[in-house]
Amino acid sequence: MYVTASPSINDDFIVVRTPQPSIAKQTTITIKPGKHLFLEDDPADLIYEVASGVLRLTRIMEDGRRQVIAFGYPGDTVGFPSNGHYHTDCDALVPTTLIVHRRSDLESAKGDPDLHLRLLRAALREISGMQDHFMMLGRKSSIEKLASFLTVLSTRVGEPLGELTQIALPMTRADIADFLGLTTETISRTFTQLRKSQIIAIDHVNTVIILKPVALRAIAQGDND
Amino acid sequence: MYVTASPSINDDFIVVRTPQPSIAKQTTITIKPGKHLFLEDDPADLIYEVASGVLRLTRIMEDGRRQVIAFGYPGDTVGFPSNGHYHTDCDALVPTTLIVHRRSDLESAKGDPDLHLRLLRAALREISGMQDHFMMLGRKSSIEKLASFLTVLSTRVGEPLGELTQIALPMTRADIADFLGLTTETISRTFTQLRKSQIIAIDHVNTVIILKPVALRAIAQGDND
DNA sequence: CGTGGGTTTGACCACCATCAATGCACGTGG
DNA sequence: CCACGTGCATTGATGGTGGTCAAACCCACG
Repeated sequence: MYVTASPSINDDFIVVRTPQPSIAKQTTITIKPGKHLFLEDDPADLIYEVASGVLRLTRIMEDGRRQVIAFGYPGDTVGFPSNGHYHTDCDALVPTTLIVHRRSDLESAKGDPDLHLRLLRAALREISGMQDHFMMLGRKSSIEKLASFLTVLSTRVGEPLGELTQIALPMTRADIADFLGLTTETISRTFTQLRKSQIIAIDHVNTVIILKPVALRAIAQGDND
Repeated sequence: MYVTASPSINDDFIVVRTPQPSIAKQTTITIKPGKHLFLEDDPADLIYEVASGVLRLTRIMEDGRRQVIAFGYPGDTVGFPSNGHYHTDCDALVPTTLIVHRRSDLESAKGDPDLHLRLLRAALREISGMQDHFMMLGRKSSIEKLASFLTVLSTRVGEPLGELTQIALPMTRADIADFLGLTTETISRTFTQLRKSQIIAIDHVNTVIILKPVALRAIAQGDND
């Protein structure tokens, strides 16, 4: 069953029109885990800003090989159109709340100029962020990839835990593997390796504590031994 | 020696102000092979549209590992800023002519709205194009990568040669390797493999003729044997 | 308890990297 | 015009990293 991306009332979306005191009213939707926000080649009329939760942007080849393009965390904007269409699938990993913008808010300067600029900046940030990802996919070893991944997550969404930093991982090992261009087995082995060398601790499967952030960062950049 | 990216008269750039009949005047520069247009972390005040020639966008790690982010062909736009800075190096592979735009042409809607929209669309196309590259880097075998690369080049810049299509490769094997996340040796071997299976012919080292476009496309998508 | 999805671990192997030698084209100077 | 040097490409031999296949494990569910 395909899910429409329109912010209409159905099983998958909860639509809320939040009246803003001064400015225009803002539309937000909430999407459940596993539900799709949009699919590749869907006509792209809406752009979404993550308010809370985590999204997963993916592309799939005919034979099933999958690449996770990005994880959408609060503050990220997803759904930038090209030729009027989305070019990835997008679904939620956890209950996720999104601020809905119209494509015209980005493409036309007629409306709210502040919003227009904000969306444009988000697009440019997107381009910039993808470049790091390129380096990771193309030129880093498995341990460098995972260390990079954890380092980025740590600064973006790490929660302080005493002196240390804790990271929640709402995605599966397979998701991380498809993000880094590896397999779940390699991800698992590499986690074990980092754990055994006391650089991280794995509390629950989905909760990592960074014990040696400096060492992790060093590995991420290739300062190996 | 670092090269300024400002369109001023020096050894590296030839500045031409082309008076446009009806609209505003357009500034173009010409840059020689090997010369840098900008470097990573340079303040980004200008955005460039390739009119002719080929650019190379790269990122380099401290230890020298390199990732070619993109090749800039005519019609491509390069130099999208993030936080006011470039985030790749950029140099020319062949003599290249560029149309110069100001960053404000993209970021502000005050000026020429057509130009503004055109640059915005270019940025969105950029995001879209990078997604294919992700799939290539993360999830494809060496032969699939090279076949994908040649297929894209074929449709973008292939020149008809009788019934067939010919592709000029202004970049070295090392450039292709760093674009695809492989080594020069693997690129060379894979070229040989494609040549021996009669899918391509290599006229000069830098000139490839596509003999079986369908087969090449099939390999690119993983329809192997 | 029992089932099942995700994770971990192990054994083995393939693909691609690495190291090294050779080939080839081109430019320069004798 | 040839000898040489240089940079890039090709080819070969070998090894390591990460993939594949398979089994065990661990919880969170019912």
